[in-house]
Amino acid sequence: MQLTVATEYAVRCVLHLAGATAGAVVARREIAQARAIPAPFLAKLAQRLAHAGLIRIQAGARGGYALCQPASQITLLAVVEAADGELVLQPCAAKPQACPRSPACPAHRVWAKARRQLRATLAHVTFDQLAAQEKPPTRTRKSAWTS
Amino acid sequence: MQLTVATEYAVRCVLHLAGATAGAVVARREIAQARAIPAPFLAKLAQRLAHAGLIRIQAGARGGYALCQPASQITLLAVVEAADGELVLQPCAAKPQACPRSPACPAHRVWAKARRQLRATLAHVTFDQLAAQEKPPTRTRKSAWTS
DNA sequence: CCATATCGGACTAAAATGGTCCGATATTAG
DNA sequence: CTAATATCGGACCATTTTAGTCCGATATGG
Ligand code: FES
Ligand code: FES
Repeated sequence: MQLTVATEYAVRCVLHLAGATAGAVVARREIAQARAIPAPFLAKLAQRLAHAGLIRIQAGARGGYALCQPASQITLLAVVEAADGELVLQPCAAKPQACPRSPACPAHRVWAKARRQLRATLAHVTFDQLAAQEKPPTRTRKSAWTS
Repeated sequence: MQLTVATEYAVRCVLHLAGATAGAVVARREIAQARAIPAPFLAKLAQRLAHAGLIRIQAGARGGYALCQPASQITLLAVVEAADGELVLQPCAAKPQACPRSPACPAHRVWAKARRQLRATLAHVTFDQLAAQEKPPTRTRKSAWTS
């Protein structure tokens, strides 16, 4: 339940789908190649995303992945938590029984606040925004992107 | 370099010292017992804190640990990073060479922002504040602390 | 000098992470 | 229908990290 490379892979995957024609099915291999993700690992990851209702998986010939919702509806937080589980940055905050001190510990509320803040930040970013930041290279050709 | 139980142990340890008479040396065993930290593990942890200049370690008979600075000068961030290394929540953000995509990846700036925010939140909390939140039980006896 | 108590580093166990493999199943082309 | 394609879904494995222990060396107080 931490931000790992799996998280980043998931983000890249959804980002790729967000950049494709809406609702189009993209082959796993294509995504893996374009985004530098180990293909078998992407398969596992995709299942988590599908289970969370973010993407649709089409099996069989000409199969692949597609978004279930418009990119503007998918938040970064949703993808992160689909990939790595609920985002919690302190074991103490995760399972209350592991920490009978919580009520007494003044640090507890700080962890909670930090977590809320972090999740809010990620929740405010949607994939249409991210995709838009990625598009320019195709539209504005040869602008000042070289450093 | 993540928030783990070691982080929490470190916080509790410094918190205990902050609650003691300023500059007093407290035995490791006492801290371990009072704060429910495995004593040998605290020893290892204390070395990290000492290395970071947060606490002073007194060896020999009647030895133990003491703060190097007034509690008001010690931030939660300092303790966290002393215990677990620099706080970074994305491997991608940690080592640039591991992620040649960083400049192109729109997620990158979000990770960076989230990290700044998180560190700022922790940096604004000092141990005199935390200690103050913990004191009441001794002063206000038998108030509404029972649920 | 001796008892006490930490140093500091080697060591181990368990969990999480990153990744692979493969039989089963679904879909499409022909 | 059948063959080819491509994912499912879960078992499996290697590496790294985490949590924790142990112990000889060293420092200090009495
Ligand atoms: S003891 Fe659980 S948050 Fe401090
Ligand atoms: S690829 Fe490194 S932050 Fe996205």
